[in-house]
Amino acid sequence: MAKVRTPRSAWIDAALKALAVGGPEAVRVEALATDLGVTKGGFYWHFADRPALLGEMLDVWEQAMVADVITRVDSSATDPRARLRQLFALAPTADFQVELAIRDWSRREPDVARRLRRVDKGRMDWLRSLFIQFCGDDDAEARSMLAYSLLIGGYFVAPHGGRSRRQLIDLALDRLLADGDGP
Amino acid sequence: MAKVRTPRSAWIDAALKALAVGGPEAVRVEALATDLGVTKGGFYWHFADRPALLGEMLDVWEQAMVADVITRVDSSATDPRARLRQLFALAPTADFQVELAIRDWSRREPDVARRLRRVDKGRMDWLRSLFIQFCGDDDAEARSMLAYSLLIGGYFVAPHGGRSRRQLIDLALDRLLADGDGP
DNA sequence: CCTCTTCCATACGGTGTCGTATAGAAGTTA
DNA sequence: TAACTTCTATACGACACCGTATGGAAGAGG
Repeated sequence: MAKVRTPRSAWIDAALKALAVGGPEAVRVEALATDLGVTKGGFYWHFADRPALLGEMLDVWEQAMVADVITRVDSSATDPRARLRQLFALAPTADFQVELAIRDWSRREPDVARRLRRVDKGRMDWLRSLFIQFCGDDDAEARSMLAYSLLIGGYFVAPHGGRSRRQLIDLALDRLLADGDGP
Repeated sequence: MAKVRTPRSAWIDAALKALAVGGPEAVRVEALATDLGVTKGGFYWHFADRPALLGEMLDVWEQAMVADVITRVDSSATDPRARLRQLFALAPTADFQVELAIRDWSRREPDVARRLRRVDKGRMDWLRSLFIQFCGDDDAEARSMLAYSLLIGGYFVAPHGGRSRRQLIDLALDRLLADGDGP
C-alpha cells in the first residue's frame, strides 16, 4: 500500500476544527486545503463533494459521542453522584464547541437534527439511569431534565457576584445531587 | 415627507427573519431584497453596507429584549412563582429562534457576545430577584442558574416516556419552584 | 406643474467558492 | 525498472454575493 499523505481522516479532523470555530459555513474545501498545506486536488479524490465531507464529519462525531458516553460510564467510579460530577467536569472540552455548532446547525438541517436527537437521547437515558438510583421516578425525570439543560445552557450564563461560571454550575449541581424528593 | 416604500425597519425585520432561520450567514442583501420584492438598489441608500445592517439588527433585538423583560415584569401577576411560570410560557415564541441564532453567532463575534451578555445579565438579575422572594441567597442563585439553563437548554431535549417537551419542562419547573432549601 | 426627497432598477467589476479536468509526482509492488 | 495506486498542482467555467454608479420613478411641497 502506498503511504497516505493526506488521508480522509485529516480532512475530517480539519473540518471538525473549522466547524467548531466558524460553524458549517466555515468548512470550505479550499480553506481546509490551505490549512492542511495542500490544494483541493486531493480532496475530490477522497470525497465526492462537500456534502459528502459534511456527512462523514457528522458520522465520526456521532460515533465519538456514543463511544464517549460508554467510556465515561465505564472509567468513572460506580457511585452515581460521582459519575454525574465527572460528566460536568469533562464537559467544557474542545468537543463542546463542536457540539454547540452542531446544535445550531440542527435547527436548519433535519438530518443533523436527527443525529443530534440520537446522542441527546443516549445521554438523557444515561442521566436517568444514574438519578433513578437515588430518586423517585418523576423526580429523576425532572432532575435529568435540569441536569441536561445545565450541561448545555450553563455554558451561556455569565459569572456573577464574585463567582465563576464553574462555581455557579457547581452550586446548581450540588442542588441537583442533594437528597430528598422536594426541591 | 415622501411616503416610505421600503423603510429601514422593513429591511431589519426581514434580516431578523432570515437570521432566525439561517443564521447570520443567511442575511444577504440580495436575498433580503428578493424577499421584499425589490432589488438591492434601495438597500444601499438606507445602509452603508452589510455590517451596518447587522449592527442595527442587533440594536433593535437588544432593545426589544430589555423592553420585553420590563413588559413581562409589569404585566404579569405579582406572585414570583406565577411570574416565573409566565416566563416559561412565553419563551418558545418566534423570537426564541432569533435568540438561538444570536447565541451561536456570539461564539465568533465578540461584539455580539457583549450584547448577549448584557441581556443574559438583565434576565438573570430578574430571575434572582424573583427567587430571592422565597429562597435563601445561595439557593436563589442555584435555582436561577438552573432556571435559566432550563429556559435555554430545555429547547433541545427530546420528548421522552410519553411526555411532551412542554410537560418535561413543567416537571422540572415544578421542582424549581417548590418550597424548601434542600434539593 | 416643478422640484425635491426618497427609493428603485439595472448594469458592472471584483471576490470567494464549488466542482471538473487533466497531467504528473511520489511511493508500492512485481 | 516498469506498471500501478494514491494523491497533488493547476487551470478552468460557473455561480452567488458584495458594493458602486447612474438614471430614473413616485409621491410631497410649493
